[in-house]
Amino acid sequence: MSSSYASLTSALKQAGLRLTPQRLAICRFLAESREHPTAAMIYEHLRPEYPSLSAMTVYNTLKALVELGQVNALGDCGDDNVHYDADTSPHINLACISCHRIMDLPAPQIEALDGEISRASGYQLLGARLMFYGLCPDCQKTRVL
Amino acid sequence: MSSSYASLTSALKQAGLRLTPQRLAICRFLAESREHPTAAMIYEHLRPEYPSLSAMTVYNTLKALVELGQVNALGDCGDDNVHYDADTSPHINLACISCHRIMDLPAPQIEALDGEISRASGYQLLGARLMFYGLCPDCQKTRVL
DNA sequence: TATTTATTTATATTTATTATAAATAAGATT
DNA sequence: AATCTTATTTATAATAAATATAAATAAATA
Repeated sequence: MSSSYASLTSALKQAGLRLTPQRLAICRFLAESREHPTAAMIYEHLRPEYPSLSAMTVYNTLKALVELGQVNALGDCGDDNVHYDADTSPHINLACISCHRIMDLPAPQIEALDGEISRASGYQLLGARLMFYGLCPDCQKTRVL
Repeated sequence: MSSSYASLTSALKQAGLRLTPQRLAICRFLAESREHPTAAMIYEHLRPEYPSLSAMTVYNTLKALVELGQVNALGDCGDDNVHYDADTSPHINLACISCHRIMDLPAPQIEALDGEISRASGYQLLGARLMFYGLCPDCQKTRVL
């Protein structure tokens, strides 16, 4: 379950940032897409609608959303790109090493794990990334390798 | 528990790669250090001993070890650097967001999780990265922020 | 020892991201 | 509404990690 468009935009507003058309479009795409897009994907997707859009604006907006805790940057997806995930609730990311699709899985076990980890380590836990890698059902059929 | 020096070097040898002094030194450092070093850290650490060492050799050796499954590249450690982990057995990485130390934790729960995930998703699972973020015991005391 | 092949090194190149500064747009003030 | 102030966007330049290339070196083989 992704952060909604409303929660992304209201977080920007509460931080004193203006809700410009560019920022709103980036939020809309993040909230609606289930693709864990990269900065480049967001830029290319929005360019037809906003021909003057600059990549810098995409980077800036993503950085703001990450700092506000509304979006996670995933750096370990198996390709070499940073993907953005508007779902900041505890869950598992499953990346296909062949087609590089990323899907989300609920993981109620995480809460229990969290407790065990902080007890065992003394760390005060603030977040997690649970990335699993494998072949998705489609690529298991298609791929010979 | 890290891959031993012996397993790193024998994996290189079995792959038909020569055990040069540079490669052996990189393996030794990976096996002995518990610091999850970056390529730059390895390079700087070995330079006094190997003044002619080139960064390219470090990158090449790490790439070979990663491709042989002897070392994991961790791209999501909270700083913006790729850290290398010679422990490829299933475990949890715990990164301190203040001092950027990374520690390992055993996680016998992972095997069960693995089964649940492949059943729920249809993915054929091949690996995982379990990164948790927080404040280590030292930084909880030290930091005011 | 000469020859072949792998490896290392030095250098150049690439590419994602960040920094900078001018241009633009929005909000506030009068 | 017009002006002033500030934020934002854009275009461009700069940065830095990683990769590619090619010459130099070292190792293995004959």
